Amino acid sequence: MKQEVKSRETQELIINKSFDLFYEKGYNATSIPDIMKKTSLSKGAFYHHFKNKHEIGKKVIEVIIRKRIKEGFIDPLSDINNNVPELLLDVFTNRIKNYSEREKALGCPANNLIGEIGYSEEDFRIILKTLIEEWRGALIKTIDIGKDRGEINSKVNSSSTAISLICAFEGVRSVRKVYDDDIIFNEFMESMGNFIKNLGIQQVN
Amino acid sequence: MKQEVKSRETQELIINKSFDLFYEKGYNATSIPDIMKKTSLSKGAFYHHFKNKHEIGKKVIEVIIRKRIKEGFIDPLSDINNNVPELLLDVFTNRIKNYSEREKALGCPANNLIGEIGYSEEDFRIILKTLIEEWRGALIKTIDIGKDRGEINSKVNSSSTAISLICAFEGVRSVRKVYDDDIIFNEFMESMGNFIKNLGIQQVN
DNA sequence: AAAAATACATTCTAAATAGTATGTTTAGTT
DNA sequence: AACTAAACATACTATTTAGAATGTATTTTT
Repeated sequence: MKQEVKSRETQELIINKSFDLFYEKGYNATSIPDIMKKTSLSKGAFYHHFKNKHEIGKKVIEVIIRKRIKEGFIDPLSDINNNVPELLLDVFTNRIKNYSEREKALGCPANNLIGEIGYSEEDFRIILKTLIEEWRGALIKTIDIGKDRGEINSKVNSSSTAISLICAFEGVRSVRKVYDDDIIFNEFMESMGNFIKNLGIQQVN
Repeated sequence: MKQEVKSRETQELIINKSFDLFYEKGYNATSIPDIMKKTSLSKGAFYHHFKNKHEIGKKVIEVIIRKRIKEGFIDPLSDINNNVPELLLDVFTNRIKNYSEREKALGCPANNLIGEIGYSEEDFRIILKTLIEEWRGALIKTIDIGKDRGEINSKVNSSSTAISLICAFEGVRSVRKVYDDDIIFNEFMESMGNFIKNLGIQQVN
């Protein structure tokens, strides 16, 4: 019973340190010795708990990155006391202001992985797709609630709007990485703010 | 005189093959032997013309990626016979349809690099920033022309709109990578199409 | 208390990789 | 024709890396 706890703790340690390094240096640039140096454990410990680097890559996405998306972007949508455009505005623009310098400089972990692995690691791609689909589903639900309440124009396509919000957000976090200041975020927020506000008023078809 | 030509041709060959591999497998996952296998030349040839991998990374961005952005996204903006919203619509949505399967699956080379290198390779970051700034500048010019002509609402902030267009576009090319179909593009185009059309009509402030 | 399983640490191997050093051929120069 | 320098090729070194094999301490089970 005590061994089980120890084992899980070690696994979590390895997963967390892996995430940190993947986030900072990228997946390919991170070696297993790199990871184990951060845990202060030996390589034997790694290969005891995991088959190879690919397996921990999957775990990092499934556990850490999924949790981040859920807590950062899906759960906040449940605050349905708020008016829906306000809610979207908060999640997709205001929240950016609260990012740490590190998060601003390093961008979105999920998006970084997408950029890096491309077509090569099919397993990763599929897990990442699932995450995005979960996120998109939650957004569609929220936008639909907004339509029901009359806060969002009924002509708005919930699905395509959801995707656009996700894409724009991932895009700005990516572009921000090449800048060393916040101009990009501020400019983006202004324009995206208008986009979101326009969801409530008359649209062109 | 003939040697100079040969030398330049070889360098271009190495740069082109490097780009192909960086695009397909990523920068870190591509080794110099990988590159030289594609050129059918030896490793000696590589180190004769370039100092190291970092140097060819820079060259690929400065030459190939810059050219792609210029030809694909900046030059088309000069077609100012067109109405500006139409022009933007064409560059940012219609063009996506013409991408090859390979380009759809592999995403935007510049954005992939941004995702991969992050904070680590400062040199790359600075060059990429310059490219984005050139792109942004061209877009701002175009939007301003649209305003002068009354095709774009004068309340629109050219700079923030330019950034948003770039971000949204980079975002969708990134997100598309985790999907294996065109749904994402089609949905995105609908929503982004509305965003662009709305630049011409009444805005909320 | 003995045996077995678990959680690691240590050591080793084999491959991949960056980079160098030293030929050799070819083109231009004197 | 003799020389020089550029454009490579070949061969080598040194390092990093994944991963396996083996050893050992600590629990858990019997």
